[in-house]
Amino acid sequence: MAGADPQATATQEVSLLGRFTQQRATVLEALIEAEKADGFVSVQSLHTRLLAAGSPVGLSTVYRTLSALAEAGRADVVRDMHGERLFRYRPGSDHRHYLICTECGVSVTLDSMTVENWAAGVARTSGFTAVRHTVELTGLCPDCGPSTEGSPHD
Amino acid sequence: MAGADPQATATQEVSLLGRFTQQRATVLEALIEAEKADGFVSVQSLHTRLLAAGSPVGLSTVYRTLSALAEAGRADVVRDMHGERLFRYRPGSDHRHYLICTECGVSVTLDSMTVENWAAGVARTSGFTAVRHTVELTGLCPDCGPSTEGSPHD
DNA sequence: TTCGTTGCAAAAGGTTTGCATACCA
DNA sequence: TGGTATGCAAACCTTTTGCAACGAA
Repeated sequence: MAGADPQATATQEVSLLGRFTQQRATVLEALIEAEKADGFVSVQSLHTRLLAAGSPVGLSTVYRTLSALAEAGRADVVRDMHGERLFRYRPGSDHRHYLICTECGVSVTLDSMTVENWAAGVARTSGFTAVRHTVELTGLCPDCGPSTEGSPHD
Repeated sequence: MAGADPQATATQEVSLLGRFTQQRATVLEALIEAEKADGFVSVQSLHTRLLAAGSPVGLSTVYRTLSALAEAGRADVVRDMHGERLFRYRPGSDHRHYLICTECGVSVTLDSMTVENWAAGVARTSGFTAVRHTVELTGLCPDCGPSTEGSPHD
C-alpha cells in the first residue's frame, strides 16, 4: 500500500516546512521510520541514531526541525519522566495508541475508539478546550512474560 | 470527618519519611493544601509559595522531600510541557487520572472507569501481562482558554 | 552524642539561542 | 545574489549532588 516509502514522505514533509535541505530530509526520514518501530523517540536518541548512520546532523538542527514539524501539526510531543522531549510523527489525522512490551519492544496497535470517545466526552463536559490526550500502555508480551502468575502490582 | 486537617496529616506523612523536621512538615502541608486547590503543583511554585508565606525552605529540601514522598508512593509525579516535575499528594491508594490545564496547572479529577475497563480488557485480550497504563489529558481550562470560539487547532 | 537533614553552591542533563558560515532557490 | 538553514558554542532552566553545619532522637 502507499505511504510505505519513508524517503518520499520525508521529502514531502520538508517542503511543508520551508526550504529543502538534506538535513531536514534525513531527520524526518528517521522520525518516520522511528514512528513505525517505536512510536515516540527522544531528540537525543534520534540525533545519536543519525550520527551512527553516518549523517552528521547538528543537534540544534534536529531540535529545530522537529519543533517546526510539531508546530505545523505533523508531530506529537510529550515529555518523559526524565524531562526529555519525545516526538512522534503523525502520519494522518488519525490518532492511534499502542501497547508496547517493555522487554523486547514489540508493539501492538490497539482499537482505541473507546478511549477516543471517552476523551472527547471529557473535553466536552469539562469546559476545557484544545484537549489532547496521551495514552500509553506497557506490559510484557506473551514471549517475555513470566511463567508464574500472581504478582499483583498496582 | 478526619483528614481535613492538613497540618496533622502532614505530620503523619513526615514520620513515614524518617526524621521529623519543621521543613518537611511545612512542605507537606503546602503540598496537601495545594492538592485540594490545584491538584498538581510544580516544585518551583511550591517553593516560591513557601518563601512568600515566610517559610524559608531550601529548594533542594523541597525536591528531596517531594521525591521521597513519591518514592514512598504517597504522591504522583508527572512532567509538564516545560519539563517541570509536577507533584500531587495522593490521599489514598486509588489510581486516578486528571485533566490538567497546560497554562495555569489547575487540574480536574476524571471519572476514569471507562479507561480502566478498556485497559483491563486490552490486557486480557492481548496476551500481555503486567500491563500498566499512562493516561494524561491536557488542555486549556475555561479561564485560560480563548474567548473566541472556533479556532481550528488540532 | 549520633547521624539523618538542611542549605548553599556547583554540577549535570536537556533545550534554546546568537551569530558567522554554508547553501538552496 | 538574497535570504534561509546549519552548526558550534554559550546561555538557560530545571533538577541533582557534594559537603559543611545544624538539630532531632
